[in-house]
Amino acid sequence: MRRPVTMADVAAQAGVAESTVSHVVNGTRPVSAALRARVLEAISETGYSPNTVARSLATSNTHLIGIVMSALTNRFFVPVVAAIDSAGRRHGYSSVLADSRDRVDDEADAVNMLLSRRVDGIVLTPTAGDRAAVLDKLAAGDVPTVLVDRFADDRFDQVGPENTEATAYLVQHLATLGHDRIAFLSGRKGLSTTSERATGYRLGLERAGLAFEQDLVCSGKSAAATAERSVSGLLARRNPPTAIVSGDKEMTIGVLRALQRSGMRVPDDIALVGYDDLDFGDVLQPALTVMAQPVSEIASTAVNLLIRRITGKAKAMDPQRVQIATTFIHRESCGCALR
Amino acid sequence: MRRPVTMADVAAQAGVAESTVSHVVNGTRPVSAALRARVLEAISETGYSPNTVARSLATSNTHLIGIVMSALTNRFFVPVVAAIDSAGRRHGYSSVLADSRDRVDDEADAVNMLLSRRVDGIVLTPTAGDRAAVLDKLAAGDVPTVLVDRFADDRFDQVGPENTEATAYLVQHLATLGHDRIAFLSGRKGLSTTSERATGYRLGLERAGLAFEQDLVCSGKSAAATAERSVSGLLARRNPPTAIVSGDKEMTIGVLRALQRSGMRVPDDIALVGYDDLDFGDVLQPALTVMAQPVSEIASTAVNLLIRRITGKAKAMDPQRVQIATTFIHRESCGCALR
DNA sequence: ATGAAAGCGCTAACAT
DNA sequence: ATGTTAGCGCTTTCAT
Repeated sequence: MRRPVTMADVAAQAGVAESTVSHVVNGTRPVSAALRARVLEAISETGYSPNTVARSLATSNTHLIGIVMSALTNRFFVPVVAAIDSAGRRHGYSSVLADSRDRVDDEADAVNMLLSRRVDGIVLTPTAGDRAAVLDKLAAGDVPTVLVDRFADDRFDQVGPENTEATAYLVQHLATLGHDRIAFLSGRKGLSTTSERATGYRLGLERAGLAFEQDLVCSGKSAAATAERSVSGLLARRNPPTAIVSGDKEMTIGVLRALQRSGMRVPDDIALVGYDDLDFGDVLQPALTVMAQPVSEIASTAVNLLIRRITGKAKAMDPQRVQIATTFIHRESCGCALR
Repeated sequence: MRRPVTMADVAAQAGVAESTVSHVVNGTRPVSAALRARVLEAISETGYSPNTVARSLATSNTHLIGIVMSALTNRFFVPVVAAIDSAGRRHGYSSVLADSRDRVDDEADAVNMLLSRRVDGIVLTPTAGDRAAVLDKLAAGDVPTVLVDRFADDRFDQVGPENTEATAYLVQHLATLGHDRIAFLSGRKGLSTTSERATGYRLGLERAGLAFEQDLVCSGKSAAATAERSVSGLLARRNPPTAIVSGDKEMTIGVLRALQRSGMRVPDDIALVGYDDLDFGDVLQPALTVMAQPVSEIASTAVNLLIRRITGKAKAMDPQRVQIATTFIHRESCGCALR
């Protein structure tokens, strides 16, 4: 375990002061060409690699952005990581990951870990539970934080998809095709995405002149298995719906399974549209008509906002609430081709 | 920007030495019940949060594991993160990500960044290019590193899926059904997964008593679009294959698209099996018969191996090469139901 | 059982 | 333009 090369080693080798080495490494003050050359040579001779930990301790910034969300299930996880990496190529940021597993206590642990690691900023997707404690702590501290996907607290910058109009549009689309028994598969309680999409469903019905019927709404809890069960129940009723609007992609999978098991054909027997695009929604038979959210755009918007806060360019700015528009992808499962 | 609470603050508040605070926080030496109580009280009164950066500088370990792979495309990214997080709950590790974008120069940057951040270990999926320089540097240094997915260098611990027998099995399965013109869609050049699966293809043919024909092999470069084009070309030939073995899931998507465009039905007109399961391979019509690799198991095996190296429990151990068995998922696209 | 003090490798005043 | 030096907040020997 040979001792790593330090800045002092480089300074000695080049015959200059440690601070001179620091300044050529960081470009923080003018250094004569002669010395700079000696230093650079010493650096490459010794194979010196700056110790970021020491630098962080001295400067009290880590250039680390913490990500708190469920790694396994949150669709923003990968794009957020990619956005930070991309920003990192410009500003030197990297990401530290802390899995919240979508549970309040794990979320709290995650945040504490990141705070302890002195990250410069945090990107967080709030869990559904009562996470007031975590958010309070974050709001009271001075680590810039941006909330992604779910709108939960106006003390923070928040970026998410537009839900209400998007869902209303799906409903109206089905209504235009003559459907009057349109079911809605709702997500997990306590998430803004869930409530906003539910609102959109009612709004769409209203605009289409259709009455809201409670028994056409069922909860899939944002999970494929639950959705499958709910929809099976729905189909078994005396008066089943003629169309379904699924609240997110996990649940859409569940719907598909339920439909296949019951032998119903989409869109012939029942129409299906959903919020969220599947990775390969086009190879399904029929191809799915969906409202797609631009995950990458949401992620990079959030990260850019965060970095502006971190670098102080947006110090005094009020917390932002940004909704990103979705895209309607018109394929076959709505049944339009049949008309 | 109030100054964060330090250990010195806690010590002052509790009226003890800083070292005492340190020892109660870390449990590194006995402290009398009386003092411990005072310290604990001071900690909660002040809201003290240990500064991991300072601790890292003092102990020269960061409890950080670096991940180098393409965040966007590598299927091990998420399970590796999850595995590290899970290990973290036991040993305090977190992950820092460095996106290689599957390109040699970005990979080198990524590794340097992680080294500079003094991560305790690295999980890396080697790119296809000539990355000898990076691996040499890693092998020469003393940061434990484990390679995942692709076997590229025996100086490191390596964990990946079993490719050869798995692919041979797929071929044999098709041969059993009477196919004698079985095409193979191969992945990107320069990856061990690609060459091993190609070997498996030939092995399968051989075992089935079928001759190898060069023009039944085409490259999809591990990408859906390329695969789609290749397969379209394949189908346009005077003597098209009666079955296709796809080398990975991206390419399987491409195959599906090509088949749909050409109006061919699976498995009636052509059989299709693939290496890798799709997330929702069961809702496709027909459901896909595939060889699935246990990504989570591979990821956690790699991480556990790495942590054992880091903690020194495997100091003297020779580099390990671990192949994890795949699982055959028998669904409909192979055409068995037809027989 | 507790405290004092010397680093860990860097940055950033403060000299000159 | 360059060097000297005092921290950054912790851990860990060495005393007591």
